[in-house]
Amino acid sequence: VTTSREPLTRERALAAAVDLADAEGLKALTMRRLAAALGVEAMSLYYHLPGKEGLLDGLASSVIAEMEQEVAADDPAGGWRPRLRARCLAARRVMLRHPWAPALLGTRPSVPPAVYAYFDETVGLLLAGGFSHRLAHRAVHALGTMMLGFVQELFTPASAGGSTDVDDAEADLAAMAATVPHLTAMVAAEMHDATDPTLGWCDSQTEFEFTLDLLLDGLDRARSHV
Amino acid sequence: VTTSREPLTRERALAAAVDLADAEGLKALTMRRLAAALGVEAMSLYYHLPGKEGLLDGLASSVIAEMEQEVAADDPAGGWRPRLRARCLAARRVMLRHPWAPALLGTRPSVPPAVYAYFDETVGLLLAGGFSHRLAHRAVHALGTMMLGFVQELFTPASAGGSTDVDDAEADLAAMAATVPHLTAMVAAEMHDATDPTLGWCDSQTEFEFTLDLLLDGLDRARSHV
DNA sequence: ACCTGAACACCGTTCAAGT
DNA sequence: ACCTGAACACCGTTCAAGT
Repeated sequence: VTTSREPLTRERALAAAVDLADAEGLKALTMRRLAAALGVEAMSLYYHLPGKEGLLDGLASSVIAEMEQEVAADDPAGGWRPRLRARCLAARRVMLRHPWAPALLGTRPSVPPAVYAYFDETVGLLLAGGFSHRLAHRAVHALGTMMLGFVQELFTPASAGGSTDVDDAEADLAAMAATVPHLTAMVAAEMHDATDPTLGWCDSQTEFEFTLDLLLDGLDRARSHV
Repeated sequence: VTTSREPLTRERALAAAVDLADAEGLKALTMRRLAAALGVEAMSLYYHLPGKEGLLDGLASSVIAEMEQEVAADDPAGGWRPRLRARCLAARRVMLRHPWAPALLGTRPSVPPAVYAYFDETVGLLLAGGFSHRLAHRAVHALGTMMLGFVQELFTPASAGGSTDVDDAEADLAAMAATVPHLTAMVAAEMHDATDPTLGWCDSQTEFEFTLDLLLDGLDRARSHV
């Protein structure tokens, strides 16, 4: 399909993977078929990508990158609300271009780093708009599906750091602070306020009920045609 | 794992499939491994189930059936709101028991019939609570993720009837009216009101923005600590 | 009626080998 | 440095064959 003149690169492989998934769905994206589309043998892919899982991780990152671009292309002035709204609508446009993306993002075993960056910007937006760390946290959960089209617990203890050592954990946190400052501050604030640390800082049951009541409140109001 | 005395049945196979997915995830659920867990050869499964896709369809229906059961076990009095709330929380409990369920339901090529029944009850609940067909429709979209844990367009023209013939379509509608009366009435009302029929009766962009604004309204209110 | 064995096309992946 | 061929374990599925 593509000219086989220029040498294979990770970027060319990922772009072809996006095209293949767009055209024939995630199930059709196999190492062998992707290689064929690139005019190359299946085993050549392993030189540029760490196996199938690595390919899927790269694909997930590509989608987030495209979303980031789409968001930047339409970032209105006027405070947190129109900006957040535009952000969600931009994300949706990308998801409609790549219908396989929600399923892919939702089933990746570890959260692609690009997702953290995306949420960090979102949290920054909310904080600048006067949200507390607590409410920003809840907002991210409530809008999670609207923003990424999938449901998943972010920041499970396993996926956040991966290290049991306290020093390593602090090193991880320091590294996080550099790349995703708003997210780090939010995590720190929420951990500090946690009443029952055994539940983890991200008590998803509470978040679920918060979002649920937000929706029920809104529907109730709409029912009484306000 | 199970005693291989009693003969294999569709029900035993599906129950074993749920157990396997719970224990080792959806990826581990292969025809060969499921057969082994049942003390049988892989090909025996084909006598009771129409292939892998049929197995996954059955698995999806099992989850909905379990949700239906969980909902029935905790159906409080007091009007649409507490009942709908309990419904969503019950669904969540089932999803937490079967973490693979959202991904499965979200990627099934056609909507399992049990899902229609589930939504029909929900719509009945809303109508009895004084919701218009239009608002009930929007409520189902807004709460879709809370109820089933996945995002998907229901009722695409292809999945709804499958027949292009007008007579067949009307026959399908009549059959639907018998099993899912509230849903049928809602579809009929929405189709009648549709301003631009080319968009389909289910204009998901409108639904998306409705839900988004519901959430943004709620967050804005929470921000001003009401 | 219910189950099986052998066979086929396809998959991800390893490894030694090519240039 | 970059790519390949042969091989391995695994997958869904068919079909003729067993009981």
